[in-house]
Amino acid sequence: MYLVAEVALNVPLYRNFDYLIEPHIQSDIAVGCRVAVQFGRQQLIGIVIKLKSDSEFMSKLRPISSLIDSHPIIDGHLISLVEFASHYYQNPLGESYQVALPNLLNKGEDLDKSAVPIIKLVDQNTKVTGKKQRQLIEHLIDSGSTPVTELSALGFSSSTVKSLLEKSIIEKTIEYNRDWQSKPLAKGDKPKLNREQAVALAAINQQSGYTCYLLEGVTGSGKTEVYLQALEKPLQQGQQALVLVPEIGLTPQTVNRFRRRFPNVPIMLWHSAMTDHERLSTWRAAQNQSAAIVIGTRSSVFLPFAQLAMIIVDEEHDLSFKQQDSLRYHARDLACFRAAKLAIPLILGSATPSLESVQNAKNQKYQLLTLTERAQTQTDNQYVLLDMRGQHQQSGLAQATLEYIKKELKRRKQVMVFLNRRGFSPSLICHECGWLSQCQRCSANATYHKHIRNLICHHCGSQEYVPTQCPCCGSTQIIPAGQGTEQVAEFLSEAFPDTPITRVDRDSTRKKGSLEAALNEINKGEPRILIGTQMLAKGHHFSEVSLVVIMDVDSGLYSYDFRATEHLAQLITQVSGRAGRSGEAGTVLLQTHFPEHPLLQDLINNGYQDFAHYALTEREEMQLPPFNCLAIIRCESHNPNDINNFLYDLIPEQLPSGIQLLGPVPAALERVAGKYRYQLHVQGNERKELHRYLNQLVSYISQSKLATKVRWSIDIDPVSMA
DNA sequence: AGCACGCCGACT
DNA sequence: GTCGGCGTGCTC
Repeated sequence: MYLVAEVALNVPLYRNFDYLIEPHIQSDIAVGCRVAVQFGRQQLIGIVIKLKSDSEFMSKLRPISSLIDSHPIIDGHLISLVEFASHYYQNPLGESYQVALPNLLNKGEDLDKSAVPIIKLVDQNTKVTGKKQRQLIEHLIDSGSTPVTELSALGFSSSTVKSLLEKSIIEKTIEYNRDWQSKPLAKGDKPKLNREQAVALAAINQQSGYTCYLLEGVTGSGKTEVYLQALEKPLQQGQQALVLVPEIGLTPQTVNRFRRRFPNVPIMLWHSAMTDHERLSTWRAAQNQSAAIVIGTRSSVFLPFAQLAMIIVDEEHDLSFKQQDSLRYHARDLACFRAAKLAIPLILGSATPSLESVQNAKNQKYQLLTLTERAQTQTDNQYVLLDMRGQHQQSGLAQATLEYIKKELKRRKQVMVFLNRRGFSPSLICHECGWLSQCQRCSANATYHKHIRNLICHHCGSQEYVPTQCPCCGSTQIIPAGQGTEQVAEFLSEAFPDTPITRVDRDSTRKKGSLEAALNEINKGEPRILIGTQMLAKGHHFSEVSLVVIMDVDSGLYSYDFRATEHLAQLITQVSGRAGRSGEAGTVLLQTHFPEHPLLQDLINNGYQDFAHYALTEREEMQLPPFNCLAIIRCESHNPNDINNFLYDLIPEQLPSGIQLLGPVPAALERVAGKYRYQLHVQGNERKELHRYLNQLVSYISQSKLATKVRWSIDIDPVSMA
């Protein structure tokens, strides 16, 4: 007989709270149920994580106000996943559940009531005349059922749906079909695998149980095809799969490719643009097995699959898999935990795997599968290291670069120029006294945006008008210093007045649909110059681009973040995958002042794999991850003294062996939005030791009085030092 | 994190 | 006299 329930509540406290179970709910309450409880003066919703007969706090216990679920909403496996995440990333359990569960469930919404309706075919025999109606019926024969919210994306209007509903050919319901599990797997057309792909697929199919495969395949080598064919085995057995993709990777093209291949298998989505109701709908579908595959971003790693049989992480090196606030988890690493626990295969795919994964493959924790052959239409690109020293340059482009561009445009090709800085110029400078436009509230420059005549701080968002006179000396000679995409676009349109220019960055694509419009224009294939930031570098394929220019290579070579070179190499390799996709070799031009830099030389002469090995030896020499374990304690406050008091107080007289502390050091930007930011780096030779130490440290902090004066957070395995 | 309690300064 | 500033402490 259990009298007490231990409940995880969404409060920033590193402990759970006990409540009394009253007799009338005794028979229904179970671990994994939500309960409403009185907590201080407030009413909160929590998850029952343990049932017990006694409590340390027996005399102060309050009764559970109400039991929300008569059955657990999550199973033991998901509970162990959230518990692991909470412990590994040193985040309070209740807060971790807040991250892991969909919003509506956290708010207490009834699991069964709030589903997005789906439409289902109930009458296959009645003939209809309308072409669209015919198509919708065929779609439903293939897919079984479709959520109403996805219909417009599939090209069906509400009027088509309405007329079929009126004729009772389809019905609207929240009951999903699970009949895909008993039907034979219909497979759309599939290409023949090349030798390497076949080897990879055979390796994956051969084993059962947990294995993590690192599928390292150059752009165009057909990683997705391996995923698709690997999915056949679990699907044939009526089991489910999760496909994790980066934030920008979830394009309609990707989804359509999966849906075309498995036409009678329900494939659902999970991403940030979905509404709360849509998300809950996917959540339920994972749970009741009405979804066979979910393609989702980071947080889909927490979906409650009932029969998960495979996890795929595409572009596993992508930084968007790491959450940067609250529970700072890495979806790839949690996927690894989940796969091991469930004894199912995990496939990590990338053309440019993270050094962590490369190292794991080296020491046999992952099984390496390599794809080096590109499809016939692909050829290796030619790299050009353009020595910028002494070069005459305009808006950051060397004369020689302009010649390259001119040549490609003459051949009626497209050119892509990459510069990871938006705005017109990163700052303004006074030509007479050297005054620099700076943000008042951050230790950063204020970026000049010419078209709106504003200075904008990219860190806190504050805006002001461009001064007509220097605030320092009164001079009117205020000039832009450095280049942003806006300036390069302006310059290129003057230099090539007959060529259309498309700029792709956060500013130019702010309006909904404008990115799609730009991509459509580009895909027409006419000669054109594309200039953009990170946005342009990822995920999009432009078949007519024959030249890629990376303007600012050097900022990645000498950075205080030891991962900068890795990210630069990934960027160069990924961007180069955008060039020369229509059968002939493309050119990748790197503007640099350090053409002899060993990293660049290695990367362009020997490729990413070789670079990775070289970079790993460097990491090993410096004892940096993945050769040690790293955590960062971050701290911010308006008052730098409070930060100092807090962080220095954490430094013990003697450290346990195998643990090193570094700092406090100022963050990359010492001040943002008026707040000072400092950090303490905690390094451990062994994961276990580091965790033991961090446990102690966090429990000390959570009791520390000094901690209440600052905002602090802990980041385990950080992917960015900022 | 919320939310209360509590003890000091400037107001209808 | 009270309204309200935010320091301190607690929540099963």
